[in-house]
Amino acid sequence: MVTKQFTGSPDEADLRRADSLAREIFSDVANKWALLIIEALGDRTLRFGEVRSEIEGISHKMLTQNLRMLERYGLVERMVHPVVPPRVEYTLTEPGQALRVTIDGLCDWTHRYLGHIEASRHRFDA
Amino acid sequence: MVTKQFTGSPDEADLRRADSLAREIFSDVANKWALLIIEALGDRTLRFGEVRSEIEGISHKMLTQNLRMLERYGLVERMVHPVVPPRVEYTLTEPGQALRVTIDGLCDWTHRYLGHIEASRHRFDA
DNA sequence: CCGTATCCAATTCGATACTG
DNA sequence: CAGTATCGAATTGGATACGG
Repeated sequence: MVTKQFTGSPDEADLRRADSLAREIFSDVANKWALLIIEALGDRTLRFGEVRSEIEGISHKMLTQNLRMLERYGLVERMVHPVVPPRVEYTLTEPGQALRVTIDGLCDWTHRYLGHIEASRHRFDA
Repeated sequence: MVTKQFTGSPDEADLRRADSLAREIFSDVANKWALLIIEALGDRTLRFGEVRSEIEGISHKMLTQNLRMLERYGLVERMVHPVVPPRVEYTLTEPGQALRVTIDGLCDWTHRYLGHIEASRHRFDA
């Protein structure tokens, strides 16, 4: 009871926790490499090197880092085949697929407004 | 004809240009501050300071920088009222609104899978 | 082939100060 | 109030090397 007057009701505290968590997740996921990886995977199962060659310009380090993050978040599943040379495959999980749908929307948007944006940038720079 | 064997057909060249442009736009837009600003604006018209207080943790510099970029891309409109003290208002344009719809999807996704993700992270860290 | 670690250059970002 | 510029601190990210 004493603490309530300082921390607010439990409900409010829960909401604040959920909000800051949502914000944290949003911030991690809303970065170009993570989104491009999700998009590259699509509904396929790809090896590390295959993902890499699907995404122009991504470095080994960025790919590992983001794949690890996505695995940690449960958005991609990592399967290690105990062979030599190593074969490691990545697939989207169900949450990952759900995210992919929204990224598809973002990609569609990009292509749809390509012209608008290019023109606007040109105007702005004048 | 001579150049074709080095550059490919004009159609292919156009596609490559469009692709790299799409990628450039995607990379600029897919950053947390830009997306949070779009989301904060929604269908409202907000002053600089209002946007700032809607987005916890954004610095003056980041806000200006991203607002400028979004204006350049034609996603937000900037209205300057010639009064003192200055009053500058920002609104989403039609392309900005279209983008907002897809970001709404991303936000919904975040809240929907909050629990999954939190659990998965906890498991992973063990 | 895949993953981790290290080093270091480049960029990012916040804080601050100053202008209209 | 809104915007720009500047300056370090901190983070990022690429290159490289080595290990399983």
